[in-house]
Amino acid sequence: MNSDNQFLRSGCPIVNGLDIFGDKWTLVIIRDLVCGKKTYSELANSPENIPTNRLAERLKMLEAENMLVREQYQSKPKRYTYVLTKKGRDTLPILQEVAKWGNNYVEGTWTPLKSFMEST
Amino acid sequence: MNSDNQFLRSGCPIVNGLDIFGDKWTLVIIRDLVCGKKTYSELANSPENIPTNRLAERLKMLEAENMLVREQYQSKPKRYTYVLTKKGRDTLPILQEVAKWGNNYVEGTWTPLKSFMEST
DNA sequence: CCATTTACTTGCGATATTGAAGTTACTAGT
DNA sequence: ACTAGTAACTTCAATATCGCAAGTAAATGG
Repeated sequence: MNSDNQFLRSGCPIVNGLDIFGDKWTLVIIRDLVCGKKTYSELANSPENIPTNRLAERLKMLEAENMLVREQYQSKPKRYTYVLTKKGRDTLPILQEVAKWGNNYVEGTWTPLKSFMEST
Repeated sequence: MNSDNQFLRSGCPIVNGLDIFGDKWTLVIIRDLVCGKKTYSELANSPENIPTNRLAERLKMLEAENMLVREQYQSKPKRYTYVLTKKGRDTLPILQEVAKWGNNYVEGTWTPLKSFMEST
């Protein structure tokens, strides 16, 4: 399931958003990128412990969807940082609303930083 | 994976929101309920064609999470409508942000009604 | 009595996910 | 030169979840 218009589940913009990031990991990865993480190992070391094969797969998918680009930061060995494009960064309002909801309705969640909740 | 605090992936409110509705169908069902659908068959007949076993399963999960309640509307045979609680309705800002994003970034999506995008 | 409707449930092969271990390409230390 | 370590993945097997099709239960309408 992707955003290639040949195979849309429907024309609904919600459905088409979910077909890209409607799973348990993709928005977690984007959360970390928004919060300043840049490398594979930083992303792999989140408290949620994403399996590394899932991380690699989702990063490729996000790159294919133009949500992020890889930027080389050293050559021997070749290493890349993952940086969100505008398309990727523009999921921030979604993350903020999910964070508000989780904060209101799931006990035991911590309050996100103001800098995260108020950035645009 | 659920919101029972014994088994949180982490204390992150985003992660805990996603553990309830971070999949391809749950927010689609909530979208339809927000838009006025009430019965099982109305929900089953969305353009996305959710498999009926998935629909039944998600409705039970949403009820267990107190996102909706079942209300009996006839007795022979017993039939129920599904109605969102405040907890369920409060995902609307998330739906609205996802809709905005999908509208901006996925070609071929239709523009949601103002009544949907502006309701609170 | 038979067809239809609503609301599910069951079975099953296909697909996706997890967790652990392995690989590649280097760097730094002894 | 040898060994250890780190970053960034990949591979594999077991398990979980999915979508599809078909079946069931409880009525209603003709």
